[in-house]
Amino acid sequence: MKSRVTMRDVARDVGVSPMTVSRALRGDGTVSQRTRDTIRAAANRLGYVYDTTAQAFRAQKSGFVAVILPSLDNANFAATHRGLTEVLGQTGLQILLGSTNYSVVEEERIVRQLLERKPEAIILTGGHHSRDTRDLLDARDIPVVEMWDLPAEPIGHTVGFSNSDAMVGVVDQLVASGRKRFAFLGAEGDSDRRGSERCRGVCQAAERHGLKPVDVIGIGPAPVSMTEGARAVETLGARLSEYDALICVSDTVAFGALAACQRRGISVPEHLAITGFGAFEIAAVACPALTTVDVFAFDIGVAAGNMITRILSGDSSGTRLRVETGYQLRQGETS
Amino acid sequence: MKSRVTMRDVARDVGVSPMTVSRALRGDGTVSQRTRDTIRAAANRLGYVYDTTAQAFRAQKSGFVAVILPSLDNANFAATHRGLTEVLGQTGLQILLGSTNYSVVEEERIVRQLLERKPEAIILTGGHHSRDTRDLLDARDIPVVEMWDLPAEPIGHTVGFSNSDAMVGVVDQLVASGRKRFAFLGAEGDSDRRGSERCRGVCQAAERHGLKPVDVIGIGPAPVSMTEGARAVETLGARLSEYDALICVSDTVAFGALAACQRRGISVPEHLAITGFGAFEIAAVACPALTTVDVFAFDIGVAAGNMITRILSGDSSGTRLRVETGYQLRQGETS
DNA sequence: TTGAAAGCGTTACCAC
DNA sequence: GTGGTAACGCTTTCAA
Repeated sequence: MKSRVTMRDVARDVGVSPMTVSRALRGDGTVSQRTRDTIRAAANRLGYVYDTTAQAFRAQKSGFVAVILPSLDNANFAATHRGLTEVLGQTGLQILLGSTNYSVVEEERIVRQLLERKPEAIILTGGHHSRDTRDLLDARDIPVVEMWDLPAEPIGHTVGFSNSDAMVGVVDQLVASGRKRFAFLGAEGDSDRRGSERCRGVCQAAERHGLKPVDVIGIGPAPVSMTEGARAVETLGARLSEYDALICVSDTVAFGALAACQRRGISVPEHLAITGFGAFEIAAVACPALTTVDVFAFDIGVAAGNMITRILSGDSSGTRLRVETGYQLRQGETS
Repeated sequence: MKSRVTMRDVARDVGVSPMTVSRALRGDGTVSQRTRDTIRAAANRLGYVYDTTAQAFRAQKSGFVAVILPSLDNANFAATHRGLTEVLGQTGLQILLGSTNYSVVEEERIVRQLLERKPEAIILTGGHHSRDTRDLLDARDIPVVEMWDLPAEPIGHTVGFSNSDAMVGVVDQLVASGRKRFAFLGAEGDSDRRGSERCRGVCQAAERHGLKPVDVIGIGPAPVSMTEGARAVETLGARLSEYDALICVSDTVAFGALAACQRRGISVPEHLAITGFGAFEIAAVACPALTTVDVFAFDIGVAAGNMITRILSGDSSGTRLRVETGYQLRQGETS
């Protein structure tokens, strides 16, 4: 039963050298058709399974790409992961996945752990990392891609969009429809950096429009989702009437807020506008449909995967690649 | 810059043998405190990174556990994955993730691919696999865990619940509140096996209650979600009045149906009851809250992880383990 | 078209 | 407490 069948066993069985087996199994053209067929048949019969560990060891190429996401309990990041899987799967690269739960400390631990597997490239989320994480990555000469952001000082390559700029359209639309008094609902503190960026974008845009400062409301430690969005509305209670728009860090938060409003009989968008972020499936399905910003989460994964493929196949000529994936306002019925 | 610092380099630097470096770095007690500190310092200074590939090769232990899920774009499976990560991370095992997109053919391809990495255990979703997949796994002597189901003929160990039984409570509750005419909304065909099981459970329970046969409505190829749930209600249109309850294969489908009803002015649960499955976050947050079945997705991951840990540490004595994780009806406002 | 030898970085095993 | 030797399964390189 044990996985003890090696190329040597197959070779012995067929009566050739292990080298020939190696070539035959990888489809090397220099092996005669006859020998190759015999070898393939013997390998199947003996239950031979190729040992990628040995191959990775010998070739000093792991075939891994490390991918680090904040969380998979988030349809946006799950979509990015799907995009990456689709592209990288085609090139025979395997994803080694880590999730940080929005903590740079955890990120460092995971980067350290994944690097021990000698990935051929590493893909991080966001542009903010611990000093040690950066040093760890700088010391290696594998390609690094940061995605979901456009950091001012990227470690290596970049695939993403400006989280602050992406909010401008939301604010513009709210202002154009006569809204004046905004609250921003997002995670407490700074651990969701992309959320903080969105918040910054909202505050600046509001200021440019000459509005009163936006009330920034921390609704819980990252990650925040529907539950926190709903609870925030409950907690605000009567104070909700101070605002005419809730700008939420994500569609899940926005939906939570929307549902809580429905529960309290606050009509959206008549009494209160609500906007989300990320173009989650729920934004389009909810009734009323959420106004949101599509940031093409799946395409970010595809673009990052393609970038890696291109770099590893050698035609990047050492330049720092940068792909802007853009964003697009999706006008819904909640604003 | 290149990752070329090996134990030999560290050894040479310190003036000991590679063997001593190996021992020192792994915290083997037989190395003197002084030597160990010197070695640790030198390793850091030289930027040494442990090579897990080499270790896996030499020890013939990869440190990997293969985990195969239908999809990560599903909060339930994402939660299971999180449970697995939490447990396995503590024991130093790394997850090698594959997603099948609900296809047994794709599953076979992925199993084959992951087995080449010589995982120490493999965790599959569901009890239905291709003949070749079973053979592949039988031929290996690594522990196999099937989760999210209780197959009649498991390959190895099991962590899960009966998808058909879990629906009985839903039907009972609907019947108790006077509902009589049911439609089941799920994926077309048989690729979502757990969905098909739920459907079977519903049909049987309805029959036991002496009701008319349940209308089984395929709303699209798996995976189905909010969009398909909403579209199904649109498509049914006037025919919707033939039913007094929509039993949905998941909460996402149920929410889509609910939202579409709200859009069409069909009041839930007055005109129509709707039930979901899985206790997704949205079930509790939505207004009205969805009646659903909690199947403890996170706990399934934890239980499977613990099972693997136990088996790999040797105290399972060759028996076939089986853990029932149960389910619980969560009465909402939609039924 | 096929084969022999060497070695990738680590550690089990046995000496000392 | 420490070191030497061999080996894990494969492929690069060179030779036939």
